[in-house]
Amino acid sequence: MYAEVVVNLLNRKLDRVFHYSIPSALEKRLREGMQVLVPFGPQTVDGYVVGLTETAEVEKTRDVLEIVEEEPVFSREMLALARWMSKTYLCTMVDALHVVMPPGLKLRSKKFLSLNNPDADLKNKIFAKIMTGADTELKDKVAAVLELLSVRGKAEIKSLEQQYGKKPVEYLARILKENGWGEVNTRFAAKARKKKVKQVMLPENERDDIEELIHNLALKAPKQAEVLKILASDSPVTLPELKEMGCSPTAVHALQEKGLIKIEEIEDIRDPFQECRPVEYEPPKQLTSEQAEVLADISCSIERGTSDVFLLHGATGSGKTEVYLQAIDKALIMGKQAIFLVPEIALTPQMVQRVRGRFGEKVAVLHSALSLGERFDQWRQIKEGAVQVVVGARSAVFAPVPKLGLIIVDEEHESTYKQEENPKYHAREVAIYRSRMAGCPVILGSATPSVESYYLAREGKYKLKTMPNRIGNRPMPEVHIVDLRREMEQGNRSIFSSRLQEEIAAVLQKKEQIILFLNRRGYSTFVVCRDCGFVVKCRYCNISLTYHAHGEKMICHYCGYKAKVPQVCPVCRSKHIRYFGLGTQRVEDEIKKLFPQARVLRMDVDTTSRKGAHEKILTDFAAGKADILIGTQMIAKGLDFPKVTLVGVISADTSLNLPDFRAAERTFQLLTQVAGRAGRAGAPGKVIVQTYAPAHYSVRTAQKHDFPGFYGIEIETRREMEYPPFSRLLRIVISGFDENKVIRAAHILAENVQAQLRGVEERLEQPLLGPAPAPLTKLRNKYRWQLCIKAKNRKVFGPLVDSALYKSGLREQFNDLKFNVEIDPQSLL
DNA sequence: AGCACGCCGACT
DNA sequence: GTCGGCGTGCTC
Ligand SMILES: [Zn+2]
Ligand SMILES: [Zn+2]
Repeated sequence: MYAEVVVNLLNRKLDRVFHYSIPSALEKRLREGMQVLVPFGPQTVDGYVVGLTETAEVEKTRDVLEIVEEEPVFSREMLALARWMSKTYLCTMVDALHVVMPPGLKLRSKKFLSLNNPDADLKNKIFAKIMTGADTELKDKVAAVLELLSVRGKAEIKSLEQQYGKKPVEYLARILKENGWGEVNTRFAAKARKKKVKQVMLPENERDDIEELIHNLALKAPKQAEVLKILASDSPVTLPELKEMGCSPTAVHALQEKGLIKIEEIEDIRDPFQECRPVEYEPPKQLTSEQAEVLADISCSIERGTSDVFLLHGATGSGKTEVYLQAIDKALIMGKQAIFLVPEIALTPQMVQRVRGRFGEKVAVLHSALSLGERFDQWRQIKEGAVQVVVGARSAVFAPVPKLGLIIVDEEHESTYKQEENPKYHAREVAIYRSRMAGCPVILGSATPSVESYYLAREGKYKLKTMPNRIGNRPMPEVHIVDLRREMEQGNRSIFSSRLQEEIAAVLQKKEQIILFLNRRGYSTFVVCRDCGFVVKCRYCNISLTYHAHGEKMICHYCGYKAKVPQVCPVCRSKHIRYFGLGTQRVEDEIKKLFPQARVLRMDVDTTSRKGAHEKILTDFAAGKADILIGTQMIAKGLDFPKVTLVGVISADTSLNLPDFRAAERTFQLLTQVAGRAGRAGAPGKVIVQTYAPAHYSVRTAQKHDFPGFYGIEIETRREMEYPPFSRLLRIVISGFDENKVIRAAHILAENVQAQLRGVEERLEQPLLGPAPAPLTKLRNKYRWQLCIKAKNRKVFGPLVDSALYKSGLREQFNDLKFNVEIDPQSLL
């Protein structure tokens, strides 16, 4: 028998299986999914058993050295999932395996240098040898390393190098190895470990005469008697618990010495909810007929175990959550588990509350704030079936539930479901893959479905369920559009229209709250005519050209098309055609000028970089510690703010004109979400959207809460421009310190890709965009260029990258550049 | 990736 | 002549 092993080294050339023979001692124990140590060239490395076969494809094989843990780190299903991910998302098998494994079990190696013999004799011999060679400066340092080593016998090479520098350590290591005086050993360790606790109990045979024992001890050793008394009524008890009850460790120890108590070490499962328990039970709600109808279909799929994908399009407040919760309940009744994905746990505390309120102790929440140990324990609890509902952000899609009965992807349109690092998976796709493997349905829920999902639903690939009515028929908030071109005409140069200023003043007067939105950071600027709203776009890519102050130029970040900023607007001949860019700081400054008495909170990348900063800002605002909250999209998903009666969107244009093919979609989503923030139960809120493009379909349809209307127009632009869902995209970002090199590599790569594309069937009209400077042209001192490839089917991307980038020798030729290959990029920003 | 091997310049 | 620079090539 041979073991097929994937080694834990991150290199494309090593991304394949290696065959190892299995020594007889391991033959019975070795299984697929285990972590092993294997010899690899001159070193020992850790790896994963991905298969057991009768034949090896190579002549010579070496033995598996060691099994790291008897418990496999992935099941056959998860292995298949990893294989699928590495193929689909163009990542290495190790990268894919690492996300399906228990967190924290990835081994890290440490190298130690040791002397074979700690006596002075050997030390002197080595010292003499050092003195014969090397220059004096080096000699002193090597001698210092030797001195330390002779005292400790063994030391970690990394820390030695940190203290003395690389050279002397390497030098000494070589001398020791060459003469057999010492050696280098590698040790492997995982970051996460089981937490242990000592448990104290009475031996079985002691129960009967415990009273007598206590009585006998009471005089001479009252403390010990006390311990026994506690144990007599409640055994076993953990050592920390005993201490808390006032028992001294010496008393416990003495009892153990006498053999009157037993102490065992058991695992102490870390409990992240310790602080916030219990949650009040929230009983199921009566469903509306709309909800009941949807639930009936989903329940049917759960019962029959069919892997249907439901796209649940429900307006804000239409009661999607209750449908989710009752569907989960169905799965639990079937003896199965459910996975519930949310975009970001930190921003959806009320959703987590509701799930826990319904299912209580059966819920595990995978929070990014969990410690590694907590996550490790949660993972194993889930694996053992001790937990029935798993709530978490994208990585929770890998929760190893034993019997998957349902997956919910809430706010399925959110781009946070796409991981930006390897493996660059989309949690929605992984969810669907898992549902097929397990035979269970998936619910994709959103008030503003992604164009891709909605398209697939219309094509009949997903089951479309619509819940257009809000519970209790609450009216949708009124959305007012303010035409910024008119403001310009009327001589208002402030970033706030007179309408918005009036409304802000009125709300402040009433002591209610205001949220002002600005999308993203204003790093991307575009050129707009202040009189007619015309925005300069690329004629090839249909995205806004990005303004560069450098030489009054505009550039398309998809294809590289360049143009000069026009002197007059090509549509209305106005001279007021200028770039536009806006940051939250600027909004705050203007607010302070206009309303000096208002208390303002700002929430953006700058103010939320510290951990837990968002939560603080949001809770402060909810507690009424400020009148106005200024922020980016982040707030849109956040908590409910009942006192907010006015929401202002400073400029829909910053979102609308992001140089990205999803700009219109993102804008529609943003405006809809924002509208959902305004007003609660009693008072319907007001939403004011300022824009230079009041007639744009994203703005118009969002105002009327008309998703189908938006979709109908958007899908046609996508079709025309061959953007998803009519194509799949692949983006390659090339970055490096040498700009010329980056540009050269980008152009060669583009040529190679072009050549490869000629062989692709079902070619699109314009399958290659670029090379062009990336929207963030220089990031951390590295120059960035990108190209974007479109194809009907993403299967072509794997072989294409393989030929154009690797087999062509380009990757080797430019080995100091970074080539970031991203399939299905969520945006090309 | 990480380690060995190997082939050249600048020191004893 | 030796030391040590890092280009090249391989790992079941
Ligand atoms: Zn104009
Ligand atoms: Zn273009």
